[in-house]
Amino acid sequence: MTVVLGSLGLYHPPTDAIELPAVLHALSDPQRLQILRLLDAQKTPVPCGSLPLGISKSTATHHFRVLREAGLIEQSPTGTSKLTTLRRADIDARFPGLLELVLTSPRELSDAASGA
Amino acid sequence: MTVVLGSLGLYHPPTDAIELPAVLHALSDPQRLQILRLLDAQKTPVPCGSLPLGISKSTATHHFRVLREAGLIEQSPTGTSKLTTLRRADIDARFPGLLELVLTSPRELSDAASGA
DNA sequence: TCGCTGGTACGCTGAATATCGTAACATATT
DNA sequence: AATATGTTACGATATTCAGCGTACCAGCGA
Repeated sequence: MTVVLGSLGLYHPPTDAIELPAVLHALSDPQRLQILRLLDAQKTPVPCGSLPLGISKSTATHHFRVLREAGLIEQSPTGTSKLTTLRRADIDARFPGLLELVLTSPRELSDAASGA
Repeated sequence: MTVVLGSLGLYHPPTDAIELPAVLHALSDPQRLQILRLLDAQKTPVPCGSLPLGISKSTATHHFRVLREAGLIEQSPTGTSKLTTLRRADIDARFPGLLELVLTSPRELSDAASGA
C-alpha cells in the first residue's frame, strides 16, 4: 500500500483558529524568523527550497511545516514545487501589529555580534 | 549601560540586550502568558507564590526564571519573598506594542488550560 | 535559638524538537 | 519510460524543556 504523501493534506488553520502560543513558538526560532524575513523581503510566492538557508532540506521542510501549521505561511502546491507566501493579512487580522513588529525588530544576531 | 536590576545573583538582561527569540519563547508558554496577565492585572509588585497558578513551587520558580532571564519581569528580593513586576517600560522600549498585543490578544489559552 | 515561610537548587522523567541522511513520491520534460 | 527537480516521509539522535519531589537556604518572628 502506497502511502499518500501530503499533497492533499496540507493543514492550514483558518484565520480565527490561529493561536497565539503556537504563533509565538513558531516565531521563537531564529531560523524560522529568518525564513519569515526572507519571505517578507521577497514579497513573491517562492518555492520552499529557493531561500538561502544554511540547513538541510528535511530541516527546512520541518520549519516550513511548523510555520504553516501555526498559520504564518501558506503553501500551495504548484507543479513540482510549493509556492510559499506569508499570511500577512490573516496574521494582521488576528494579532494586529505582531508581524510588523517581529519582522522589523532589532536583529538579535547583529546585536549579539556587536559584543553585548 | 550595564544595568543590573535586582541584587546579586539574579540575572536581569539590560534593556538593550533583551532579545526577540528569547522573549517570544518565554511568551509561547500558556502558563507564562498567564503569569504575565496576572502580573499585569495586579499592577503591583507581588511575591512569586501569591499568584493563583496550578503548578508546583519548583515549576513556578522555573517559569519565573525564564521570564526574568528573557527580560520580561523583574524580581527584587525583599525580606523572605521576591517582589515581581512586569518590565513594561523596558519591553515597550525594545519591542513597542508587543506586550500590549500579547496581553490583550484572544484568550484561546483558557480552552487549553481548562483541559490540562 | 528554634521554628516557620517563601523561594531556590538539584535530580529526575517524559515529551517535544531541531537536526540530519536516506528513501520515496509527484510532476514536468525528454 | 526514463529522468530530473522539488518536496515530503521515515528513522535516528541529541538537546531542550515543562513538570514534579525533595532537600536546602534565607529571613522573620517567637
